[in-house]
Amino acid sequence: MSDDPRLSLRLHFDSGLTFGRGKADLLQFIDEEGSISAAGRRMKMSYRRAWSLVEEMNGHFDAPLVDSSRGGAKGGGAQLTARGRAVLADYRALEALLRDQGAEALARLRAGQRSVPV
Amino acid sequence: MSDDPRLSLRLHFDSGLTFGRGKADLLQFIDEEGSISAAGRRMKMSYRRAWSLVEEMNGHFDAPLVDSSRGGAKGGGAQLTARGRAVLADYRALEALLRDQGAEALARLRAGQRSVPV
DNA sequence: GTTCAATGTGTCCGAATGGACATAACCGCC
DNA sequence: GGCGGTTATGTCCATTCGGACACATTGAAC
Repeated sequence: MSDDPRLSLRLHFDSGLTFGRGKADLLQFIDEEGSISAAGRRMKMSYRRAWSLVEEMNGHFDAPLVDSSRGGAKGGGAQLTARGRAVLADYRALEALLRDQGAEALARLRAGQRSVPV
Repeated sequence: MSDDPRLSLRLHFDSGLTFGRGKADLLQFIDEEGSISAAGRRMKMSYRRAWSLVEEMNGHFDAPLVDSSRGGAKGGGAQLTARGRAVLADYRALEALLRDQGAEALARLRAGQRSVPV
């Protein structure tokens, strides 16, 4: 997961989808945990909200990013699809691009920014 | 101004400032028009809102991005400070970085995205 | 067939957001 | 001294967003 708490990147697509660190981390946690609710807990987010975000993401693509199933030994679960992993990887790549090649511009942008705004 | 309507970049700083295309365009229009209200009109935004955004930006830095004055022949006006121009330039540079070096990742992210989400 | 943990869904409410108006203050110019 | 266009600021309201609960559904394991 992106480990720079100082900045996050949000992309606004013309489909209406906005994709930022929240959804990216959620996808990653779902991948790691195999569960929407576990991912939500890690993000201190209600299951309701986590599920809504997943639904929103799935609805914006012609193939779902997350596959889920109910019932069974562990109650159910969720996994990233290949598309889901691809989307996550591309977002992380853009984040890294900014962090690395945009480091100077970002440093200048942060310089002189009040920690507690007026 | 950024001319790709399909995507916009929003940065979230830990100061609480969020800076995206709206504020960037606003700064640029103020620079070009010499007036907050003219810039707001160009963005089909009320003066109230344009002014609020300027105030928010100014409050997040230890030096203002926009200088303004009341009264006079033309009623008053506003100009970008050196800091304002620097901030705008750095944001544009990051936008360009994404557009150019992130083109492939962005293209993949857009691929398969429904124009009208479910 | 009961249990269990997770998915799936509905509803309600407070907070935040943004748009719409309204009004005051300013000051060079005529 | 009045005019005009701009900055500056307050208030109100509809919409949106998110958090908090509540509850039904699923299916393997026991």
